[in-house]
Amino acid sequence: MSIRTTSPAPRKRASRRSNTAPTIADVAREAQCSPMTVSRVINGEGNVREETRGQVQQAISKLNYSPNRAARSLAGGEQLRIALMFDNPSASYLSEFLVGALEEAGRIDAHLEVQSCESATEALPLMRKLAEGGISGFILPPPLCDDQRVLDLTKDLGAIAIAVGPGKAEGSHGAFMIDDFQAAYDMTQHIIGLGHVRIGFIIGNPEQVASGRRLNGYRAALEKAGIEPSDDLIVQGRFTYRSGMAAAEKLLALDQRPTAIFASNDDMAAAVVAVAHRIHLDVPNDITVCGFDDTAMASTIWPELTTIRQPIREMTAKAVAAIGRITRARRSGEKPKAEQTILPYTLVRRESDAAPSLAASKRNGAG
Amino acid sequence: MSIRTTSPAPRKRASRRSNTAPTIADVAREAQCSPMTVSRVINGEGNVREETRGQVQQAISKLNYSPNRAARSLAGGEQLRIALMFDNPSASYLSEFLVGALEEAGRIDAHLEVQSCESATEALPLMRKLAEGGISGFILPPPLCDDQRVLDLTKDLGAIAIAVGPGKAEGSHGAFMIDDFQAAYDMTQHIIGLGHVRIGFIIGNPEQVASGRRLNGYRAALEKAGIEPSDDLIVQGRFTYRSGMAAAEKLLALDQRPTAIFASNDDMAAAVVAVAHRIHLDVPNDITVCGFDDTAMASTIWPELTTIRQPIREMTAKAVAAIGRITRARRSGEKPKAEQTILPYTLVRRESDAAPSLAASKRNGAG
DNA sequence: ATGAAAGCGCTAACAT
DNA sequence: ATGTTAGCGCTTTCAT
Repeated sequence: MSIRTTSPAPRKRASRRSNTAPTIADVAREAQCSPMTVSRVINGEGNVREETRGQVQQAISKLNYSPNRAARSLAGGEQLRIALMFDNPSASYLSEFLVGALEEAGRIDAHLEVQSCESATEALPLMRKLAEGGISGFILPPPLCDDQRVLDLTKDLGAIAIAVGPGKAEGSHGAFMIDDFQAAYDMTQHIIGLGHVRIGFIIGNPEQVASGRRLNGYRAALEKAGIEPSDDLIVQGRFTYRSGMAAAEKLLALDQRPTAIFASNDDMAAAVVAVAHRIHLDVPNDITVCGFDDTAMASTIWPELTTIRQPIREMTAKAVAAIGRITRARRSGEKPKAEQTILPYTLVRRESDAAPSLAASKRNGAG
Repeated sequence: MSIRTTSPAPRKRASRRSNTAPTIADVAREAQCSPMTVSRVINGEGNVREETRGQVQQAISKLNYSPNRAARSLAGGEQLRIALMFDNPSASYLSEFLVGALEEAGRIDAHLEVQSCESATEALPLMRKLAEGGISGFILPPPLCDDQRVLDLTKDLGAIAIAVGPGKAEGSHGAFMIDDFQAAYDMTQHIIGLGHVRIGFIIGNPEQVASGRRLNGYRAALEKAGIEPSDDLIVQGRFTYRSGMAAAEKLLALDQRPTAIFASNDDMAAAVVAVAHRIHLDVPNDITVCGFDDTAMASTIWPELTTIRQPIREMTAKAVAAIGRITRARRSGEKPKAEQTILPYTLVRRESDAAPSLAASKRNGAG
C-alpha cells in the first residue's frame, strides 16, 4: 500500500454545470444550514425547528429553487414507473386518459410507459414482461379491468393495479370510477321528467361490468316512476356504432316505438341519431336520444348529445398518484390495501332531448 | 493540513441499492473493460475498437442491462423538457399525438409537459412562461403552427419549435408533415378513377394552411383528368361537423348534384354521410363520400370512410426526437437549421366509395 | 483507443 | 435537531 505524504496538487477542473439553476447547496448556504436540513424541509420531514424551516423556505423562494428530479430519483434509489395499458382505445377516451396521466406524472416525477394491445389475452404476456422489468404499477382502463385473467395476473405478480372505471373482482385492486348505476338512474329519471314513458335502452358490451350497472340504473328509475318495464324496449348492444345502429333499427321498428332512447354510450347514441334521421325522425322533437361518457362524438355530431360526463382525466390522474402513494408505502414496509373511490359525474344536457311530441304521446296513449 | 499516514478503517456501509438492476460497472466487469468504454458503446461514440464494442454489446445483452435514466440526465448535466401544446384538440388527433410523443420521450428520456389552451392567443403567454422556465422546445400541432404570432414568439424566445403538420412561415421552424397537396390529388384521382365526374369538395378551415393545399390537390387532379372545375362544387367548410352538414346540404341541393363528395377531413365527411342518409341517398351506391385524416370518426361510423391516413404518431415521435437532437447540437455550439420532413401518407380504402350508379351517370350525362 | 478521477444534485445511513 | 459522509449510476474531463 502506497501512502503519499504529500497530497497531489488538485487540478482545477472546469465545473460541469452548464445551467446555473440553484442547487440544494446554494439554498443551504443562503439559509446558513446544511444541505441535509434543506432536504428535510423539502421533503416535509420532521425533526426541523420551525425557525430553521422558515429560513430554509425563505431561501428557497428567494433563490427560486426547485429540486432536480434526476438527482432525486437517483439518490432515492428507485424510480416510479407506471404502465398505462390500453386495449380498444376509443380515441376520445384515450386522450383524456393520457392527458390526466401525463399531468400527474409530471407532478410526482413518475415515468410513464404506454402499452397498447389488441386484447386482454395479448396484454397478459406484456404485463408479465413489464412487471419483470420493474414496473411499479399498472393502470387499467376498461375493458382490461373487466378481465379476470388480467386482474389475477397482477395479483400473482404482486404488482399494483389501479382500474380507471369499474372492474371485476372489486376489492382486489384499487379503482377510480363513477357510480354507473346512479348515473344511469339519473339520466333515466331526467328523461322521465321530460314526460317520456316509452323509453328504449341499449345495453353495452355484456363483458364489461359497467354495462350491467347502467342497465340496472335504468331499470330502477323506471320502477321508481311506476313505469312498467318492457323487454321490447331493452336491446343488447356492444358499445360500437354498428351495434347501436342494429339496436336502433329494432327499437324504431316497434309498433309502439319509444319516444326516447337511452344508449349506454355515445357511439351507440350517435348511431341511434343516424338511424332516426334516416326515417325522418327529428331529434329531439320526434325522439329523444341520450348517451353516456361524453366522448368527443357527443359534441361533434348534430344535434349534440345529452350525456353523462365521466371525469376521466381526473380519474387517471388520481390513479397515477395512488400508484405513487402505494409504492412509497410498500417501500416503507406497509401493506396498503386496495381502495375503490367513487368520483362525481355530471349529466351534460345538450340538444338531443326534449319532451315527447303531442302526436307521439297520443299515439302511445291510444295504442 | 493534516496528513494521515494510516487509512481510517472504512466502515462497512449497507449498500443503498435496493433493486439489483445491473449497472454500467457490471457490464464493464463482464466485458473486461472500463465503465467508460461501456458508456462509449452505449452512446454510439467513436473511438472504440469493433472487437471491444462487440464484447460490450454481448455483456449488455447477457446482463439485460439498460441504462439508468436518472443517472444519465444527472451526469449529462441537463434535462430535456418538451412542451406539447395543443389548442382545439380533436380527441382522435390528440391521442395519437400523445402516444407518439410518449413513446419517443420514453426512449430518449425527455420530460413531457402537456399544455392545453383554448386559442393561440391564450397560448402566447403560456409559451413565454414555459420558455422562461427552461423548456427545451415546443411541439406545435395545427392550428397553433398556423398562427404567425406563435411562430414569431418561438423565434423571439430563441426556442426550438417543431410543427406536426404544415404551418405558416415554413423554414423558420422544423416540421413533420405529409404532402397534403399530393394526398388530396391522389384521393381525387382515386374518385375519378371510379368513374366520377361531378365531384364536390368541401374546404377546411381557411386559416389552416393544410386547407389550401388540399383544395389545390383536388383542383390539380381535376384539371389533369380534363374535368372542367365548377365553382358550384366547391364549398367552404371549417373542419367541423356542423360546417360539413351545411356544405353537404348545399352540394346535395344542386340541380346536378355531385356523385361524389371529398371533404377535407373526416368530421365533415361524416356529416356528409348523415345528410345523404337523411335524403335517402345510399352511401356509396348513390353517392361516394371520402374524408381526410383517418381519425376515429372514419372507422366508427357506418359506412366506414375511405380517407387519407396521416402517420400522426410517427410524426410526433419524430418531432420529439428532433428536439432532442437539436438541443444537443445547440449545446455543442452548433446552429442547426430548421428542416421540414415529408412523411408518407396512405389512402385507406373502406366502404364509402364506389363507382357512380348508372342512373346518376345518365342524369348527369343528359343534363 | 482506453481508462482514472471527479463530479452531477440529492438522500440514506450514520454520527453528534 | 442538525451535520457528515458516502454513495446512487452515469458522463465529462483529462491522462495515457
